[in-house]
Amino acid sequence: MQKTGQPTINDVAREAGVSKKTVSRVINRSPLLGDDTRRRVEAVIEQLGYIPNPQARALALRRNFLIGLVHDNPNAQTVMNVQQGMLEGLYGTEFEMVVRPLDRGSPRMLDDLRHFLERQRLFGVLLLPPVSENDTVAELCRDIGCRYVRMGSASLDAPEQMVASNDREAVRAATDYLIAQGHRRIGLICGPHGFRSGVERRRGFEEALAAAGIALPRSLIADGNYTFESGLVAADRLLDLVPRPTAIFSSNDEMAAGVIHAARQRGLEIPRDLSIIGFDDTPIAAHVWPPLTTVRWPIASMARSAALKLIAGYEEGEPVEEPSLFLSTLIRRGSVSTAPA
Amino acid sequence: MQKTGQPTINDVAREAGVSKKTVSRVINRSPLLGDDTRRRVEAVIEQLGYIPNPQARALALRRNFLIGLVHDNPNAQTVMNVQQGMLEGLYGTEFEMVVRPLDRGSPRMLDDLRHFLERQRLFGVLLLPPVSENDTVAELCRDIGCRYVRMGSASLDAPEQMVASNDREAVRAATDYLIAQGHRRIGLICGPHGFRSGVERRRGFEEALAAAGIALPRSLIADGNYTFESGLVAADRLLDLVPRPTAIFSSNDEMAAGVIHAARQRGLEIPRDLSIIGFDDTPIAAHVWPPLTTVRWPIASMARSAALKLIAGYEEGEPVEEPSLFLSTLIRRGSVSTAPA
DNA sequence: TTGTATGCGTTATCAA
DNA sequence: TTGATAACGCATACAA
Repeated sequence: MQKTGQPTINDVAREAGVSKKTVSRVINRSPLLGDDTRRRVEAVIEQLGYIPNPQARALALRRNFLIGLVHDNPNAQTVMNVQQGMLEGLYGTEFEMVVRPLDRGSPRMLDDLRHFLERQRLFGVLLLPPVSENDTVAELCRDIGCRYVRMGSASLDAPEQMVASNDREAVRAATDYLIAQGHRRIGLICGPHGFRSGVERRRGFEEALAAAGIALPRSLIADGNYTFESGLVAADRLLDLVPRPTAIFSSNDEMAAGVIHAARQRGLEIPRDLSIIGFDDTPIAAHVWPPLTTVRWPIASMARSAALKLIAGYEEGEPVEEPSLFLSTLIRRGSVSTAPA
Repeated sequence: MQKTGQPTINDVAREAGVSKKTVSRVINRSPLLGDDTRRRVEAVIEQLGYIPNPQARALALRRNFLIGLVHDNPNAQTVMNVQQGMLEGLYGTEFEMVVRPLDRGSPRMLDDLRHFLERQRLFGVLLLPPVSENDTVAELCRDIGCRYVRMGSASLDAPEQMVASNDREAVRAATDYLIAQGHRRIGLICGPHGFRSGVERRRGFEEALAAAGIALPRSLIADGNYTFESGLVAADRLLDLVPRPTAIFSSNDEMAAGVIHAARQRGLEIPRDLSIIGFDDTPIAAHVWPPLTTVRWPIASMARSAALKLIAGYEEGEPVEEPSLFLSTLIRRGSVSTAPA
């Protein structure tokens, strides 16, 4: 035993009467190892309560047992859900999660990331949108030799390093639902420029209208940037139109909350005078009034799966095949009604 | 240069014509070092782009350059704000943040934490409420030799390892404000049992009423657990009272959102029929309708300060004295009016 | 003020 | 199948 109180591989080796290397083989489940030797060493490990030192392993392997969460996502709830999912996937393993926000727009963003990955020698990183949509970043990871999985609203990479949601189809289905309720003048509030999710959701919306043969004048499309305030502003513009849209699809819940706000300010009752559908299904969706009909985006599951992909092959048990495509589903609550006659 | 491409301390030593140890002294800013030697080594470091390997340092120092965020806090927004604040404090240093949620209530919670701290040999941890209120946990950190700072609603430890907010005074002030608006029948929705914040906020409320000579029947106090749903339930009970309270103080915003919900469901208009004050000033407060008057809890600043305390003495520059007490302030928005005559 | 030898706890190499 | 020995990159004790 050392003075630190933690038993080391040497203690185990001495106690078991074998060499360090043999203990190391047991730890790393080397196939070429006598069964009785293995059992003997395992018994000593158990008895001593020995745990391999991650720092020493990191030094020897030139690789840390840390999984990074790299993001420049502005939405707190999204990031939290992702963290929860990741930690779920990492639970019970030797991996820990380190969080690294990035400053999108900073010219040094890429250098910062390279620095981070190289210095910490991360085992792998989960890339969150929108930075996950940046091919240069993925390339950087490959260069450095850092595993990565990208999360996004469309398939941008090989299945091993991608978890994607079907935003386009989901929004198309949501819009179909509005159309089925009799709505014909439907406004759209877009996501920010440079977000693939924004593009996909918009396309889904447009496809649904086109398929139903409904014209979509440019005036019914409003810009947004996923914030409450931008939803408020966009809704104000849309609700000023004559005739007014009878329904609005907002590319996320936060903006949808802004729409509700704007509608109420001008005395409109939801859903009687205006139907609204959001996207994400964050807690805010259930807590506004009326509760928001929205598309549930399964980011926690996606993040969990991404974490499992990142550590695939380094943990015991069968390497379960993790899916790469996750389906978003419509959650019907109280913010949609049939169109006024 | 090694095959990894990263220059090591040996490369620097060779290039500068000094020993490794001298380079090491430069890195660690040892005082006993010739000025010209230092400059020469620094020049080589700069030229080679040398960065000390954190894994090797961790092994040699038996201490990692990781700051842990240990929490069992159920509120996503709170955790996010804390993370943001921590990262702000850590920005530009060699420290990284690793996040570690704890399962409160699990009997193995303490063992899990000990395992985590010992294995990873964290440099320090920030303890979030409610786990930060657990003295056994703080003791564990001391035993292991892991720095810690506790965050909480009251001073529970020495200033070096504490960042506290003045919840009691803040709630007292908020309640005073309601009283000044003419309210006399004021309901209270408490925080969950076992949360010091709940206790402090309740005391602040009670003190304000007592100071104003207003009776506080037990029926006006409702239990809650900081969730929207619990706020809904509590509000339903309070609003059933005859006569009805004209104002409600909710121990956090999330529950206050539930109160608004409940009030609207029974046709009450806010603030005309019911005034509400929350606590936290999370985004939800500004986004409900009407915008919620609430107490701003400066957790991001607290977390930033905590991070700086944790790494105090290990970074260049003067060790700035960080405060230990943070003031919460009342944010007046639209959910309070004068009491009905 | 600077250098040498050694330790930190693990894995990799290569021989037995 | 196992073991001796050398990395891994940096820090500390002790000399010089």
